[in-house]
Amino acid sequence: MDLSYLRLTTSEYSIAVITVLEYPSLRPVRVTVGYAEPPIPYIPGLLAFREAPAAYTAYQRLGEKPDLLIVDGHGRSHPRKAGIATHLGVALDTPSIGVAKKRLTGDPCTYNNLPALCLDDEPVAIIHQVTAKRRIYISVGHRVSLTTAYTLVKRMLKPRRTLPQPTYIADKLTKRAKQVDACKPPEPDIEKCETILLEEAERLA
DNA sequence: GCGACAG
DNA sequence: ATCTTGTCGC
Repeated sequence: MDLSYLRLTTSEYSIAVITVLEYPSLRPVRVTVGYAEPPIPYIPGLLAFREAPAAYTAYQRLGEKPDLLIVDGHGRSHPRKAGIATHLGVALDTPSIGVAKKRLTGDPCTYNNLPALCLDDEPVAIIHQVTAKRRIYISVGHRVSLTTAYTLVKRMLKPRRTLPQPTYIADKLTKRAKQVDACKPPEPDIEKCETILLEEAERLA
């Protein structure tokens, strides 16, 4: 799941895209979109309150519920140990993992000899170097251990990419949605939009 | 008062 | 996240 924003003369909309992939083939099998008007501005630590609405809406459009939700943001590596990955996992009652591109909080430490982030001496995220320049922060969302989260995310990382395939595709699609008429708020043709985006996902796979 | 600060 | 000109490198 990933989000993007769109400014219209009157208001601002958040567009959430959930891309369901088959594992371990990583083939896209389904795409859903969800819209909302952000309730609050972006405030570090309160991301879930701004982005969860659209994500929740997109999730409700899923026919078969996925086995795992990968969220763009932190889970346990949060000031209150409950970032957006945790919020969504609990609210949707589904296993979830947080994959963030930047650190929010936590001190450098190690976990099983791996670079990590700790809070109260507890490992809350594993830092994974994806390129010489970039790194990602993998954390527990809900019902998945840190070790399992780390293993799964690594298995969804393709050679040249900085993000796990599900997040990579969702990120591309949420931006593409703003270019597709059928996807544009305030009155999108959701069915048509999702069909177009799924085809786009297959091209990116 | 100063630095840190997911998307 | 979004905006936004130019630039380095394959």
